[in-house]
Formats: sequence, C-alpha cells, structure tokens
Amino acid sequence: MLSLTCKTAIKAVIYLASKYESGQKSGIIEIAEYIDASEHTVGKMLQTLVKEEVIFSSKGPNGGFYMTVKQKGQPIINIIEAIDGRDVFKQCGLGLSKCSSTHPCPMHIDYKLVRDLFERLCREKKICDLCEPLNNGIAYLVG
Amino acid sequence: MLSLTCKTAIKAVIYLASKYESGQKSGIIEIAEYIDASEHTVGKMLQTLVKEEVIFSSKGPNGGFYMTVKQKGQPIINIIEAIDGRDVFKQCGLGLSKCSSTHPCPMHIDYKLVRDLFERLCREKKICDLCEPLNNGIAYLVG
DNA sequence: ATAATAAAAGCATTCATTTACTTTTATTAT
DNA sequence: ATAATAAAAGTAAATGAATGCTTTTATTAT
Repeated sequence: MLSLTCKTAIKAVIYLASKYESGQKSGIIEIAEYIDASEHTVGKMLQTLVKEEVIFSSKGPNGGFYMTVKQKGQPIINIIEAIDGRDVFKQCGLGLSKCSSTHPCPMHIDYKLVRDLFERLCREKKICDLCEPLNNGIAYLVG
Repeated sequence: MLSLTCKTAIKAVIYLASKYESGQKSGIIEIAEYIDASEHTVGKMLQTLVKEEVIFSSKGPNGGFYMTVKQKGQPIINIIEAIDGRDVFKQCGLGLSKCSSTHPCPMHIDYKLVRDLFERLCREKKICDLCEPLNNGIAYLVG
C-alpha cells in the first residue's frame, strides 16, 4: 500500500517531531542514521516534505530540518500524500483503473472496507500522537 | 500490500473459476486476454499456482488450466500466499523487520488492525464467492 | 509412430524504484 | 568579506519486479 520511501518518510518525521522538545534542528545524516536508512534517500525525501510544507528546513551552520507545533499536529496522511500522492486510498485492490461502486471488481466492497479503515487511521492519528510512545520508550523506529 | 503479479493471479483464478460450469479448460492466451494482462506474466504466474496446487493444468491438445470444485472453495489467501509468500500479513507498516507487540513501531497497534482485517477477509472469502458477482454481471475483472 | 497442441522452464530485456554521487545555492559565524 | 556549513538540485547507477522471447517437455488425437 505504501512505498518504501513513504515508510522511511513517516519514520523520519516521527523522529523529527520527537526531537522538538530539544529545540535543535537535525541534519540529513543524523536522521538517516537514527532510522537506519540511506542518507541519499532520506535527503531527497526530506526535500519533498519541505516543498509540501510537512516540515521546515534552514540552510547554513546550525541549519537542518525541524518542525513547528502546528506541523507536529498534522495527521499522518499529510506525509503519505506528500510522498506517494493523493490517490493512495483510492486504488483498486485488484489494480483496475476504473473500479468503483458502479463498476466494481469482485473484491471491491471488502477491500474498500480495509482501505477506508487505513485511511481513517491515517487521518485521525497525528504525528505527535506517534512520537509520544517513542519518547516514552514504548515504541521503536528500528529493529 | 499485494504485488502486481498477485493481483493478476487473483483475477486469473477468478476467471478460471467462473469458467468451471462450461467444463472447458483455458489456455494462457485466453486467460491473459480476458484479464488484460501480459501473456508471459500470466504464464509464469499460472505455473506457480499449479505448483502450489491452487489450480490444475494439463498439457497437449485440449489441455489448459482448470479448477476442481474443491479448489474453487479455497480462500483467496491461498492465491496470495502462493504468489507473494506466507509473510504478507506479518509485515510491519513502517517496514521494521522485528516489529511485534513486544517491540512495536509507533503505528503497530493501528496498522495491525488494518492488516488483520484484510487477512480475515482473505481467509473468509472463497474463490467461488468472488466469481459469483462476475457470472451475474455485477462485477468486472477489467476496466 | 507421428504430428499437433499446450504447458513448463530458462534466459534476456525492460521498466520503475531506490540508492548513490556531484554540483549548486543559501545561510551563518567569524 | 570570507570560510564553513548544510540543504537543494540534478544526474547516474544499482536493484528488483515485471515482461518478453525461445526452447523443452508432456500429452493427445490421428
């Protein structure tokens, strides 16, 4: 459902959000190391997130990527739509291009149930909700 | 969640099952044309399904691929496991290799809900359940 | 037996995604 | 102003999945 890059993006953003309290910005290398991902993939992907205003960045010494309180309050779906596009939750379970309630594939009704549940979860869960268990040592971004 | 080949496999099997009443076997070309997929991909994929005993095949004139009543009663998950492997419904939503209830990613609980719902659907729905709406002209495999 | 048919198998190519490298641009501290 | 830092941007390579092609093997009807 989600691309590898998109999963990496969610992890990176959760990490960034969890660093908010420290008041410090994070560089590409730091983020990539923490979530155990390729530096280059992370760099490209963060660029996209900045362009889509999911996160902010600043150049130069003491520069890096960071988030505002408002951005921490964004739903996860903002990350997903920025990276994988707006149609993730509209795709047919069997890959038909025009699958809909009026022209359904045989799995349409059931698959839509799953897809909609996932979408709801991604709309309801805020970035800050997910970084909380990380800060409490209850959840992990690697392993 | 499912690979392109896996989606093609599900469509091919639903088509085969829907042809059961006719008592006729279907060749690679016929199947590929009906579900609008690459002949070669379909050939390879059907081979795998035969090896995993999801469907049967016979060579020679009047040969082709076909299914028994028993095979039509299989759950969809049999197709998925044959093509994409047994771990599809065990994978972490963020791609962690060791994500579990004791070492969860921040999305674990919520994602598991979605994953489990999808798995349940794939275990409960039988192949013959899905070819029924097709036979009734209520659902489609192309478009 | 032979020819025709159709799946099985192996190898090669294409395509998309991911990862890697290099150069450029902006910012800050000195 | 200058040097150092760090993101932005553009291009290239590597990987993996999907597709394409060719040969082999098995079966059936004649």
